[in-house]
Amino acid sequence: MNLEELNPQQREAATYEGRNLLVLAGAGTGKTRTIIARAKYLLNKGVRPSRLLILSFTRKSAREIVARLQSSSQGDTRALKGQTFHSWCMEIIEQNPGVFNFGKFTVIDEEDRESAFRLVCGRHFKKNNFIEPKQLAEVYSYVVNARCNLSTALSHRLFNGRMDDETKEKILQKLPVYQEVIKKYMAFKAERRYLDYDDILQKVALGLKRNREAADFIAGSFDHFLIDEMQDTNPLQYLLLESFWTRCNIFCVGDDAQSIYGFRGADFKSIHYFPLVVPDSNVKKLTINYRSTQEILDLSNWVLEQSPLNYDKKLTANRGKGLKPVICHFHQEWDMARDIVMRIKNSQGEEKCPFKENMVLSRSNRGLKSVEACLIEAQIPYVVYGGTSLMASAHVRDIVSALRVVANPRDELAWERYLCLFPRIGEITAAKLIDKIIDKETLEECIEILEGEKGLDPDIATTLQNIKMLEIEVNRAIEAAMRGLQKVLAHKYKDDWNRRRKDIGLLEKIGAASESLTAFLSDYILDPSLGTGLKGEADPEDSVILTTIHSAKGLEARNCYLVNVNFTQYPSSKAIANGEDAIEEDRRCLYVALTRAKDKLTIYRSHKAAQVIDPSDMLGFEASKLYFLNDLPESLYEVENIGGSSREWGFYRGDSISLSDCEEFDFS
DNA sequence: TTGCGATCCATTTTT
DNA sequence: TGGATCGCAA
Repeated sequence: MNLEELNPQQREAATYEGRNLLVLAGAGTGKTRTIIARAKYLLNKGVRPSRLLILSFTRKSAREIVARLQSSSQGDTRALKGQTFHSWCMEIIEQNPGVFNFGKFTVIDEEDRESAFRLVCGRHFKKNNFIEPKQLAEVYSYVVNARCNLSTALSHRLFNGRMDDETKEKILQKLPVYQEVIKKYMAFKAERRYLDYDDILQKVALGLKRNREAADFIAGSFDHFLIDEMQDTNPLQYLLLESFWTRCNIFCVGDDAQSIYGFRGADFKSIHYFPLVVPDSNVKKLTINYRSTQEILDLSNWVLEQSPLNYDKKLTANRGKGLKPVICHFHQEWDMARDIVMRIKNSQGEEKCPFKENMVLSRSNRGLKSVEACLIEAQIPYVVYGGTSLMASAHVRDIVSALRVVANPRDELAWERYLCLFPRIGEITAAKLIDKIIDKETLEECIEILEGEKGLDPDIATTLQNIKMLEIEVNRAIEAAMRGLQKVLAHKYKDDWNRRRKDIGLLEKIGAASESLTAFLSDYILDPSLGTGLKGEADPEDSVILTTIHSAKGLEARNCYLVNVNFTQYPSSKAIANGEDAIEEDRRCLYVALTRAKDKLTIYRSHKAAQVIDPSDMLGFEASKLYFLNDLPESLYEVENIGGSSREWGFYRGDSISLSDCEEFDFS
């Protein structure tokens, strides 16, 4: 891509000569293109590849930018880096032991964090205090990411952001318990040398703020930052960047209308403050859409216009006219899934459209399940982005827990999971055993103690020993863990085991590529998406794409299928309960989904949702009133009814739905 | 006191 | 599909 191929707006951004720049780029206006052009422009100007850092929020997009950049530029670009905030900070910690001397530490993921909270809460905690460990973890994470105090976080996560006197009173009551548990959790992390996801960013951000020389030194190895999806940056990440925008140049690209990470502390408004917060900075806009036809943009624009907020976005299609979006009404999810598969098959025939130009988008992972099943049935290759990854599934975590114990015998959370796999060992017995071994220096000492315990399954010790012997060959170590745990896992997962065990083979393949057990473990913790998309009959070259909307940012496809656009989900009843901010985030979610389509957009909407309305259920009632597609002008779309459904859509707005009206629907 | 199986329940989104 | 919960068994 050369500068001549850019439009004037893009070119102006890519060749910006000032220090810091924010590019406000609407959906499909060539965001990635501009980042790549910027990178090439800088490289041509003589900036060394190693002094350029590309930051994104997901590994996928970071990798993609780098791949596109490398394939389109001549010269040695191997030193180019594309990283996530997390992997980058991890590297900073590892490469600067003088600044961050944590010694040997273990990174824990979200699930481990919850287990840790459960552990420090103690067994009867929940009964006495009515707090879920999950909630604790979320509130804590919000404090760190949004850089706010505990009361604010509680107000946000528990009371829909309210701060009236009554709410204040309630928060005040809860405060001591939260404070106590969070303190314990932090002590636990320090004692066991754990870092959670948020710590990785926080330690670096604070460390650099406090230590000028360290900041000078680390910032000294970069000249230019290129940051994608800036609208998703939260206060913690801003703090981190603060140490760099005075020392390096930062070039950020984002779109406030696509900010959908509020739950992680990102505030879509923060991007508006960019010129105020970032010194020596400027803002430029990209407004011409190259992705979609005007019909698709008309509908997307309309959705955004209905918002009480002014996003000031009206995208115009450079490509001109095309087909109107289709809204499909269905009764059963199954009909929807079959319809999607049918359309995909048709697209192959008539339009010579490859599979990969078909993308199915869903709010939640679960919404993709039925489509996945139908694709398997039809033997169509597909990949899943987002979703429960291989590495997050229970049986894989079981195997990994054994590896973790071997890699670090002080990993209490891993010990607990591992020990509880065996019969007659539960939470309490495990805790007693852990008490005896957790202070030991080496695995051998631990094993010795376990062997000395009477009545204990000898497999507990021998399995660990076998893994230890094969430690240097990760795939064989996994194989050993598999052999040792086969019996207990087969019991634990019963008839499901034959399906699950296949995943372990996949795990071995990933392991075979790793240098060491520790490298394998930290890789997989920082990249939980590792292994996603490998399941199923995927063809790496050409597969249908199934993705959550959150994972779909930056993606596009000729044909997009948007599933379950029901009023219980857009906005979701949960968002309604959480007030306007949450509702707006859901609207942006829908907007992101709509704007992925290049040629054809098919929106699926269920009659089934109507049955949910119970006159006594105010949320259900609100949901029907707030539904984003209410009053959508008929000129903007076509309607189709599928699965033998001829019933008119729209009766959900009459509130008088009797039970008999619902009986013909699928209640499953 | 601890573990386990049956049963019911709700279920966003990511590093 | 997993989880929480409860009653029963070891």
